[in-house]
Amino acid sequence: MTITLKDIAKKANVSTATVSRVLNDKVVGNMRKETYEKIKTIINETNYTPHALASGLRKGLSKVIGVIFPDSVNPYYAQLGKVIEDECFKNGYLTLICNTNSDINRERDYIKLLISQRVSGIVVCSTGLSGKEIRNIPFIDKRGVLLDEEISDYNGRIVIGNDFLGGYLGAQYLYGLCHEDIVVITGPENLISSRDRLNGFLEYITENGKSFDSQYIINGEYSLKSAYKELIKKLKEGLKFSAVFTFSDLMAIGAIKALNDSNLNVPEDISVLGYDNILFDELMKPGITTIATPFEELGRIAVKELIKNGKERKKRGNKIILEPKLIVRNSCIRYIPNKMNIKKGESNK
Amino acid sequence: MTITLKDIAKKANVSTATVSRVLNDKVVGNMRKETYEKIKTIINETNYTPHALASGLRKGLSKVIGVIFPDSVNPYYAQLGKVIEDECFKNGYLTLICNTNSDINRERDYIKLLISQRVSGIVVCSTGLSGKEIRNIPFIDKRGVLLDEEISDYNGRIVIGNDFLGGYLGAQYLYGLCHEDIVVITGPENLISSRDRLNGFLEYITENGKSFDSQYIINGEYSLKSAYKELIKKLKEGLKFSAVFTFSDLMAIGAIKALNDSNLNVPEDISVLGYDNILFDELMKPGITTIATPFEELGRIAVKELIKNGKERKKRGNKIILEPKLIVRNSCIRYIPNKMNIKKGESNK
DNA sequence: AAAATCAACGTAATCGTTTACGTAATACGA
DNA sequence: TCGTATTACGTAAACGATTACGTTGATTTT
Repeated sequence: MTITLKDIAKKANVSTATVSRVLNDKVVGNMRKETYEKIKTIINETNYTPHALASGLRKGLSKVIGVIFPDSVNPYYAQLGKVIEDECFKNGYLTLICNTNSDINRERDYIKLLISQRVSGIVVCSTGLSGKEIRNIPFIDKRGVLLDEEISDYNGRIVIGNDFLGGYLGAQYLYGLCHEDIVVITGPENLISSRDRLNGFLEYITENGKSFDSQYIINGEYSLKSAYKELIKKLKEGLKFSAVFTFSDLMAIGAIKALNDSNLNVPEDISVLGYDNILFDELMKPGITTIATPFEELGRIAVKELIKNGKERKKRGNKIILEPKLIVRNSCIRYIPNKMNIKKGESNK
Repeated sequence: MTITLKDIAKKANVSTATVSRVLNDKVVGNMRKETYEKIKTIINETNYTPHALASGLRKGLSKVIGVIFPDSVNPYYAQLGKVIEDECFKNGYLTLICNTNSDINRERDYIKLLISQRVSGIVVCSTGLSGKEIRNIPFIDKRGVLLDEEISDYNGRIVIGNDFLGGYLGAQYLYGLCHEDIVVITGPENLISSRDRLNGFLEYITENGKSFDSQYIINGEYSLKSAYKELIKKLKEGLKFSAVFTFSDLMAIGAIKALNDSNLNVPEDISVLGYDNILFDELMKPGITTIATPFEELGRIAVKELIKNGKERKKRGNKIILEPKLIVRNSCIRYIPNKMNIKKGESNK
């Protein structure tokens, strides 16, 4: 049927060991060029495809990396996933995508499946598991990396953006545009990324002696619907503001929708600042100004860490933090005080 | 280190064969309940995780399905991918995502990697390969399925939407709204999906005695940019029309952007009809009316076919075609003849 | 020239399952 | 009661690679 390494060995009149050596480039100065070339050509001629499962069984791991996401349709994760997949491909690795749908049991099941596949690495994004449970995953210190979202009580390898700085940059930008009444829509309270962003925002405020009222802080869930719903509620309550800072771009889209549905235009009436820099930002009307997480580097570094660790010794507890930056599009403008907040029915449609 | 099947067998005082039998549910009436239960509990207590690579090596395939996409960030493929992943998970399968970026060599490399992994199935979306090359993939008849896009000269298993009907429905809808001058932006000429949609569109025209001029047909590439660029060009040429039918939603978004940038409003001045029904359709301003491919069923059926074929006998050459349907949102309105086409600088912003 | 080193392979055990086949014990029919 | 099914397992050979260790002939060292 299918051609095996043994067949190659027979055709080349060598042992299987020798063939295996050329396959794995373990030839360092102790194989004749003739032999090497002969085997190489036979491999190419026969179109031999090594049996990755057999190799993986023997080696104890397979050249596959698993990625655990809440939802791969979410543009942010879709982008992150593609970067990961690309970096994997460039290194000869395959990428398993695992959506948890924020279901903790599904996440557990997936991790078990990945373990059983002896994947050489697991990238975990925004886990629902506790630090303790993560630590209990076999080989997690060597084969795991937390990406984009850290969790408390876990000090293994982590690659994240500097969320504190992101929140700070957002405040700096909006206050710099003379906004004073800024609504902040955060992510879930239990996520460190959201807390850090908020803390960064508040840091700017205290640093610059701005006043701030807690009713301007809305608890969202990083989701479009949550932002829409919560903002509509605040609008109905009659809260006055000139800008909204949402901690995700999807929430920015939701916020814009809520404002539009309330006859308010963005950015003319209200400025909206997002977070993430998803591709759709520039397709929206208006283009969404945002804090860009460096998702490309995040993904690539995560993969490199995993691949490297298969070869190098492990350095424990390294946390890699990358800097975000502001991307200006069209959803934020300078606040003009005498114009004041336009209320219902006053839009200039 | 890690606990193996042999360990379980020892603890249960049975042979490895027996343990294997309970793992694979090959117990049909020839194992005592006692034995079964005993082994089961030991498996649970020890938290034993079977070695999928060893199992896969022996069985000749692993419970993994590979998906070949042009670009998983494209919302349509992202959605399709998630459906596939979900169906896989429900059946205990893992999902490998492979982006070709429309690079044929990358696609070849990926297929080779999937083969070497002995995946139990490959879902191929919009391949760049020829029918001949596809046919040459080992086991492709049993372990492969073409999804969403067929190719000529290949009559293996295919799951697609009825594109002819989709094009027909689009024409029916737009002409039903009294539009007469309709621009059609197609996909790549070499893709059967695009040709079928166009043929469906033209079928309606000839059926109903409508006139049509070939300059209204624009060749796009299913991509946002292509639609934007081509439509801008047509507008500059001074082509008159009241509706645009794009063969993908991304192109619809591009078309709307082009129109907006030319001071034309959608749908007030020009109606735009998309194709695919991506999630962003309802987030856009206006919400995009579209022809919905039944992507959920497409994905699920594709996976089921692959899983089924591992067990049942193969039926060769079955083509499964699913019906699309119109989803009405806000990007199309009835054409009012006396209003005429509004040209540059006349928008009612 | 004998001993030691080294280059260039070969031998065979091993990774952890699955499964064809074998076997002991019991059941059953004539 | 004897032969034959049938039940309920056990034995051991695969699956296809990798790799520690062994071997051979050539080269170098002392």
